[in-house]
Amino acid sequence: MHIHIIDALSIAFRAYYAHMNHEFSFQGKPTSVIFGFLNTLLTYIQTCNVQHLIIAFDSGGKTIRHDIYDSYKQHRDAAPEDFSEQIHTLRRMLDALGIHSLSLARYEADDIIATIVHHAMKENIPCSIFSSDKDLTQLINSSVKLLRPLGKGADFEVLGVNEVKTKWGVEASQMQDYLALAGDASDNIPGVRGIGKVSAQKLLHQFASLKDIYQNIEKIQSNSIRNKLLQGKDSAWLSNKLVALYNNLDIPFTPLQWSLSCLHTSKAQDLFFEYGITRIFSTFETLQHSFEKEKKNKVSTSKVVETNTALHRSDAYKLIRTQKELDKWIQRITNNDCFAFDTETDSKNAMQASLIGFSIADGSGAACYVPLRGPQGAVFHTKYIQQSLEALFQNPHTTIIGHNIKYDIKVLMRMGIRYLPKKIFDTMVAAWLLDSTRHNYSIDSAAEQHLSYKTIHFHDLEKIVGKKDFNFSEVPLPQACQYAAEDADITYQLYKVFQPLLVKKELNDIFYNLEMPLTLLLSKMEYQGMNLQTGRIRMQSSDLAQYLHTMEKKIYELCGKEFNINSPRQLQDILFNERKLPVIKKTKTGYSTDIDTLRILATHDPLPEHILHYRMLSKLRSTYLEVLPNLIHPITGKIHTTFQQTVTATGRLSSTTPNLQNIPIKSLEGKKIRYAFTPDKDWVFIGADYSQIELVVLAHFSQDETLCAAFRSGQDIHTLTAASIFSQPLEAVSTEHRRIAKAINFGVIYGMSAFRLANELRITRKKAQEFIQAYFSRYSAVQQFRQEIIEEAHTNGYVRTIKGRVRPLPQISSNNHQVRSAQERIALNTIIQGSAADIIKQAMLDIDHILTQEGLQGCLVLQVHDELLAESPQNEALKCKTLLIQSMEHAVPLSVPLRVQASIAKSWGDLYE
DNA sequence: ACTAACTCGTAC
DNA sequence: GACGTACGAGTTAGTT
Repeated sequence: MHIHIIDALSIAFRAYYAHMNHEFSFQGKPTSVIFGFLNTLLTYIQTCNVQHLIIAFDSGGKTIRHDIYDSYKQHRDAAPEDFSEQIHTLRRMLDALGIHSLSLARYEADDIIATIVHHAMKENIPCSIFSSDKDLTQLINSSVKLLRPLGKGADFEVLGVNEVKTKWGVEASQMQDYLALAGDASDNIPGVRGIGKVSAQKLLHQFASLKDIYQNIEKIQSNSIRNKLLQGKDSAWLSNKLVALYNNLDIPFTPLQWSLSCLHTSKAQDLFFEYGITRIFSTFETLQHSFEKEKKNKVSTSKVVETNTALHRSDAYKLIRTQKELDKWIQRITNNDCFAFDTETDSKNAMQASLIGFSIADGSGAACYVPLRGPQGAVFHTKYIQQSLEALFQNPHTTIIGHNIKYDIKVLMRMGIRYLPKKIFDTMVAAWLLDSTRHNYSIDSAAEQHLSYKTIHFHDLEKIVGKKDFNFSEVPLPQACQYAAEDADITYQLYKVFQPLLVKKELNDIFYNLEMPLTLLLSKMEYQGMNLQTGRIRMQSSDLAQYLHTMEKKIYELCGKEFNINSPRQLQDILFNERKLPVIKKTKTGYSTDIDTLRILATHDPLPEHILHYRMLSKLRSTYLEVLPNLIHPITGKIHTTFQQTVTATGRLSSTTPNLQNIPIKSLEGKKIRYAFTPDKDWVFIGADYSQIELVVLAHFSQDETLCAAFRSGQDIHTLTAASIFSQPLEAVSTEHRRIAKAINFGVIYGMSAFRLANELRITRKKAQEFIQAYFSRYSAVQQFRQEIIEEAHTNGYVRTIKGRVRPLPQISSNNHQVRSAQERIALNTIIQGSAADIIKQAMLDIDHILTQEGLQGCLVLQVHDELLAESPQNEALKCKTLLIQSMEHAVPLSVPLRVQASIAKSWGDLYE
C-alpha cells in the first residue's frame, strides 16, 4: 500500500489564482476552484497511479497557532467568499464520490498530514504528500515524499531526502529549525532577524538543531551572527513552535477505507451536473470503471496472499487437542470478567446447525479453537464438551462477547447446555447501533472498517478444502483453527474498540440496558417458535391452485391468447399495446401495471379486475402458502423465525425465514393464514397491540394541545382529526372525512407531500395542499416540532429517538433539494418510528422479566412492530394478559396516555375477532 | 447455471 | 419528481 495525502487548500488556492482573471462559472455560480482542483486531482491520480487517497482540509477559523502568536498568518487576506463557497461544494463532491477527506477544528491540514504520516510510518506504509507548502518538507524521510505542483501544467517536483539536501542544504529533519532561523515570509514566520538562508544553512551544518545551537552558542565564531541569535532567541523559539506540526491529532487512521476502488460516481452525478462539471465527472466515471475491472481481476490472486498473511499469525492461535489443554484454558477464562466466544457449525440456520467446534479469545491476543470433530473424525466426547461449555458459562457475571451471539446461543440451547450466557456484548449489534445506516455488519466487514484488518473469509476455505459446498468439519484442523480462532480474536478486538465508542456516542444505556438483554430474549422467542397447522395451509394452497388455474383460463380467454400473467412485461404488452389502455405511470423500464394502475384501468376494461384478483391470490400462494409448511422444524414441529436486530435504520426489528411480520391480515383469504398459527395444547395466545403508538409519540414530542387532548379523551383519533380539520362536531364526521383524516395522520408520520396525498386520496394536488394546510393550522405545534427536528438534524447531522438511539443523516446538508427533503422526512419519521421501536422493546424486556420473576410459564413468541404475541397456559392467561397491557402501557413514561388492546384466543387469526 | 436489477405486494 | 421501515417471489437481462 502507498498512501497519497493531498493538502487541499494548497492546491485549491493555486487554482483560484490561476483562473482569477478568467470567467469561470456555471449558471452564475463560480466554479474555477472546483474545476481546477478536480482537474489537478485527476491528473495526479492518473500519473501517480494513486490507489489510496486521503484529502486534508484546513478547519478554517482560529487555530491553535493563533493562541501562540496572534499575528499568525495575519497578513493574509481572509479567504474570499466565493472561494470558501467553492471549497464547501468541493468537499460535498468528494464526499459524494466516496473520496475521503479530513479536517479538525483548531488545526491545519498540515497537522492532519503529519498525524497520518506518523501513523503510516508506524505501520511501515510509504506516503506521498501533494502540497506546495514548504512547512511539510520536515516530514520527508526515506518512506515519505513531498510532491509539489510546478508551473501551469500537470508537472510535479518530487522531493525526497536528497532533493531537500541539495535545495536547502540541510537534512529534511532539520527543516523545522531551518525555518525557525530563516523565517518564512509566506507564512509570516518571523525567524531570527538578520539570519537568512545562507546563515541558517551554515549554522545547521555545524549544529544538529536549534537546541544544539543555543546550548553551544559560545562556539559560534562570528560575533554578529551570535548577537543576532541572542537578540532573536525568543523569536526563534516562537517560530520553531509555529512551524512545528502536531502529529497526534484525534483523527481516524483507516487507510483501507481510503481506497479509490470504492469510488461511487452515481451518488455524485447530480451534484456535478448542478455545477456544469460534466467532463471531469465522466473522467471520474471511467476511472471508477477501471478500478472495478482491476478489482475483479485481482480477486483470485490477492485472496491467496491475504490468506497467507493471516496464516503467519498462527503462533498466537492454539489448536486444542486434549482435555488437559482445554481444562487449562477454561481455568484461565473463568477468572476473567469477559471473553470472546464463537461457534463453528455446519449450517447458517441456528435451528439446524450442529456444533463442530468453538473458539475463545481472552484479550491477551491469544485465542484457541476447540474442534469437536475434524477431517479425521471426533476429537472430543460430546459429554465432555457439554460439561466444558457449561463450565464456561457457569459464572453469571462473566460477559460473553460474540459477533451475532444470538446464533451461538440458539445452538447452545439446542444442545441442552444448562448454563447459557447471561451477560453479553454483541459486537454486531454494537456496530449497528454505532451506525445503523450501513448494510453489512459481518465480522469481515467490521474488522476491515474498525480494525483495518482483513480476515480470512469463510469463502477462502473453499480453496483449502478443494470444493465449494463443504462441511466445516472437513477443513484441516490447523486451518480450521486459524479461521475460527481469528474470529474470536477479532471479536474481542472489536469489543475493545466499541466499548469506548459506545460511551463517547452516548449509546451505552441503550446498548447495555435495552439491546443486549433483548438479544437474549429474542434467542428465547426464536427458540420457542410457533405451531403451524400445516394441514390447513396445504389444503388452502391446493384449493387456490385449482382456482388460479381456472382464473388463468378466463384471463387467456379475455385476451384471446396465453401469456405469463406473472410477467409485468408481457402484461404491459397486453394492456397498453393490444388493448390500447391509457398509460397511468411509468417505471424505470416501461409502463407500470401495479395495483393502483390496474384499479384505474378497471374502469375502462374488464381485464384489470381479473388480473388484480389473480395477483392477490397468486401472491398468497407463492409467498406464504407454498413456503410456510417447508419451514417447519423437523424436530420441534414449529416455525422458528429469525429476528434481525441489526437491519433497520430506525431501530425496528425485522424477521426472516419466514418473515412473520408481514403475514396478511387485510384480505379475508390472507387472514386465513393467521388461523393456522396456534399455541401448544392447553395453551392460548395472548395478543396485545398499541393503538396509534406513532401518533402518541408525536403528541408526546410535539406537545400539541389538540393532539394530546385527543389521546386523553380516548376517542378515535382519525375521527377527531377529521372533526378538527373540517371544523365539525364529532358526530357529524362522515366516513369520507374520516378516511381523509386517516390518510393525513399517516402522512404526518411519513413527512407527507401534497403530491403523494393527492395520489392517495384521488384528489387534486391543490385540494390536498388545502387539507395539509388545514391540518397544520389546527395542529400548529406539530408543524413547529417538525421544523425543530429539521433544524436539529441540520446542526447535528443526526437525530436521536426517545431512548437516545442515533440515526445518522449524512446527506442532510445536500444542495440537491430532493436529497435534502428526503433526509428531512427521514429525520422526522425516525424519531417517531424509532421511538415506538424503543418503547416496545422496553416493554418486551419488562414483560419477560416479570414473567420470570412471577414464575409464570407464559412467554413472548412474536413482535410485529406495535403488537406482541405471547403464549401461556390457559389458567395463567388472564394474569398474562394484564401483565402485557400494564408493561406495554408503562414501558416508557410519556406525557400522553398510551393505550393497549389485548385479547386471548386459540389462534393468531382469532385474536382479531 | 448463477446473479443482479427490477417490479410487484405483503406488513406496520 | 414518489410520504417512512422492512422481506421476498417472480421475471428478465447480463455474466460465467
